[in-house]
Amino acid sequence: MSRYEPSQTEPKWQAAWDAAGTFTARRDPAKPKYYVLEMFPYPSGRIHMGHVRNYTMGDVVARYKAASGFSVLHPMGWDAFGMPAENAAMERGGHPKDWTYGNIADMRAQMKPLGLSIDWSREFATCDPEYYGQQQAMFIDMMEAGLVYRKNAVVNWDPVDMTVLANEQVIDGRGWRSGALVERRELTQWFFKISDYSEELLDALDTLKDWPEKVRLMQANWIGKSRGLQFAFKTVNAPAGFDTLEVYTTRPDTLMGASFAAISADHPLAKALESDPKVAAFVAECRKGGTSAEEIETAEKIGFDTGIRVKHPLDPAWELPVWIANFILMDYGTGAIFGCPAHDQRDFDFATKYALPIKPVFTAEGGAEATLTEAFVPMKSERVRYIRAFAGNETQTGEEAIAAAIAHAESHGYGTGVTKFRLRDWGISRQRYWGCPIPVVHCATCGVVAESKANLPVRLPDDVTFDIPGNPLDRHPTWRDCTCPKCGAPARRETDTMDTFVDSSWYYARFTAPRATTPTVAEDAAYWMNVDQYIGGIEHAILHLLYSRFFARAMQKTGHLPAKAIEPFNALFTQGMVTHEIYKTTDANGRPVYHLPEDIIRSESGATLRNGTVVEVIPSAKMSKSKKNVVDPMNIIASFGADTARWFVMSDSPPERDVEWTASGAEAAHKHLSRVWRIAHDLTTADTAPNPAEDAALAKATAKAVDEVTRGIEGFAFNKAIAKLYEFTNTLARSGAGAAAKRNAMLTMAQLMQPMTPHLAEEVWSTLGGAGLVAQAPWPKADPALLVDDSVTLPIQINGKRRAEITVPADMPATEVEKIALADEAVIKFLAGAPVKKIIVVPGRIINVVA
RNA sequence: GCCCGCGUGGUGGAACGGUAGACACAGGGGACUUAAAAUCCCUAGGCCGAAAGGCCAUGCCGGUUCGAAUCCGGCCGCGGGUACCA
Repeated sequence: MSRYEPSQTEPKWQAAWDAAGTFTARRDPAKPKYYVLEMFPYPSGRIHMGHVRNYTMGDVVARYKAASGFSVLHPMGWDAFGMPAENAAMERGGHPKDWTYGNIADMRAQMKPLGLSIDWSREFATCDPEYYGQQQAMFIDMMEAGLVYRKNAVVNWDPVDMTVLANEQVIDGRGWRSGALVERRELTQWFFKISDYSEELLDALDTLKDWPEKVRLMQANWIGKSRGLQFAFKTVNAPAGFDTLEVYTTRPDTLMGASFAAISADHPLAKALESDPKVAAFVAECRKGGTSAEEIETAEKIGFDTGIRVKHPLDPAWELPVWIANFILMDYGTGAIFGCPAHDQRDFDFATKYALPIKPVFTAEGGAEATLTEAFVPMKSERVRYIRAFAGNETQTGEEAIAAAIAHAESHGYGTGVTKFRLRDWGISRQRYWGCPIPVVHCATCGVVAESKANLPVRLPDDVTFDIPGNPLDRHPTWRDCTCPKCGAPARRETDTMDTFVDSSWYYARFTAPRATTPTVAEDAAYWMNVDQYIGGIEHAILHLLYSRFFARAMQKTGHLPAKAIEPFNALFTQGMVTHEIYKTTDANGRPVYHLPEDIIRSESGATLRNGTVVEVIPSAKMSKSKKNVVDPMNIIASFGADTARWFVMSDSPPERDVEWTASGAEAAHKHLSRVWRIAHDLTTADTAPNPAEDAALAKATAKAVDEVTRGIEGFAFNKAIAKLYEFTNTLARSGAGAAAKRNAMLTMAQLMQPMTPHLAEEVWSTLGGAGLVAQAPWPKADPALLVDDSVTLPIQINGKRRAEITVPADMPATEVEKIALADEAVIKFLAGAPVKKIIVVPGRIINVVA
């Protein structure tokens, strides 16, 4: 063979790795462990370039760590429950189970050719009863630990599909599938008490040093801690049972600027007033429309004066009207507020619309009271002058005033300081079939009872149909029938299944003992946890990662994880997308038409279709089927090999940024790998005699390549590691060193390329007589002596502008360097006799002469 | 609105406060070849210049510094997150 032919070599090396059990993770007490994990995929059936990039990154880390002497765990599984399987069943028949396992088989077959160093013996899917059964066991443990409860919650209900919709599934107030107007319904739902951990989940973010700052910030905002005052207004003219109205405020210092109280349309008081048809109509108006961001944003503030009044806590003679307002949320604070229009823009808008008083409480530090045209909302840390103060100094910061106001309320007994969190409990009930059944039974005498663990897993029934809407579990003739684990009487099963985020909240722990008959095994979890490096998309910055952090805590509380795993992911890396141009034309009706990359002819002047139609090229968009800009990894592997795909997605762009897929870039990657192969191949027969000077120079270049590639990988700068490998290839190709020295350099090259292009590395390694598999060879070390240069070239600046350079021995003292610099011809010329005021010598870096 | 992040050649991107543009793509020129492909070599930020060389350049304006793409302040633009959160 005299050409680089990945289609032949790649399967060969994959078989060799399998035969040698190279990637089987083993608990080895003699070695440090390293657990690298990429977010597992949803089995859609096709891998895409994003998967290739994600898994290649993890693979580079895994292979590098294995070579560096770690016992590596690098597993793969499938996030296999969820709606698409049911949708497929509804659209084209078949069973979600068959669809899912078929897709898994397809995707596994597409992933294996990538040559990832995955321990496939640990593979599982979350829809395996062996997995979700253990999840049910943990659910029961969590019930016992007080982390699970039921309550009524308002949900988006699709009356046609007869299902609950997530907020994202409601589009313009309609169900995304059925197009039916979504209703808001109250259902009894299961919840995890994640709010028990609000404070801890927030505080512990500070310990996650190797997480992106951005993700920690997003989580902190999501948890949303606030400190404020909760107090009760005494009411006037309110219905029975509503003698007081509890409100919460983060700005108690503005109490003297109150001009109204407002309650949510879902507030119990509003419901109590609904017998009045005008109230009922207004409340119905408020409930209309979805909960989506755009709708809320564009909704106008509307209110309804209930006629009820409340007494100001600091002045019983002062009464405020109580309004029902559409911008008050029931599930934050108490669902009721007092409005201070002068210092809150929403209140200001509301007060302006309904002609309510606007009284400033404070002004800018040197300012005077004036009529406001908008709310005055300075930073809480800013000092302001209080003109309607009741606590603290006249001039103080907002923070000081808030603390003083809380202290005042507490000492006078009309309110208490309260810390609230935005984070709400995690509602996990889904009225769907393809999810983990909640292992609970409803008994007429015992009530809601956890299923006996001996009866786990509660399996999904196979004989279900999707020809009619609703939850197949609800209408199954026998599945719901069971006996109460407590009293033995006939009972009915819970038919809700769990949110699929539950499945992905502990899979990382399951990988440490994937076949165990308990959720985890103490010794395995103790050895393998935590995940040392977690890699995935930024889109999971909040929910998945927060739920996983909660689950690690819940699993610790229920004895399934050791204390050290309380934060399950030591380091997190969020990689960018793979993007591609979009090719667009417009049809006769002005609608956009998109074209596949393979149908496009690129030329200097632009792009056209085969028939010559000019195509608009939209650069760098996320790959999506509808835009037809998807590049199928399988086509790339078929034409260039897996190593080319791997090499390309790792080169050029920093891993955290998006990478633009270009055909020319892919070809260039392939050309380079061919070149490396050819150089290695030519070296097998080369017999150039040693050349001491050139051999030494090559050894130095090799050491530098080792150093820089190692640092590139360690620092997640794979693009820089690859740039160095390009450079090293150029150096090697042009080197005048002897054949033996070049072969040595090429063996090191194989080792350095192994994490990125493992098949080619093996081919080069074996061609040049490397021992065993390069995948099992220890990572090369750079001789520190070779990293130091004997002489250095120093640029000379005159007044900060580069004017000359000199080459001096690296260890020359600064005073000597100064002398040589000042004696330099160009320096003398540029100084033109001007006296030297100062000279700065940065050893090994630069000389700056100030004249 | 608020909170992050980012603005560097035709393009993707390099650059502990120290030679801006590594490496790659696209481009230009050449060698080899009957020809093409492949390969190899050279060139390549802009402007002026025959050249030597000079001047200008990291979104814009200012500041700190011997020295700023990098640090600070202000502006402009782009991207992401997020919200009637009281």
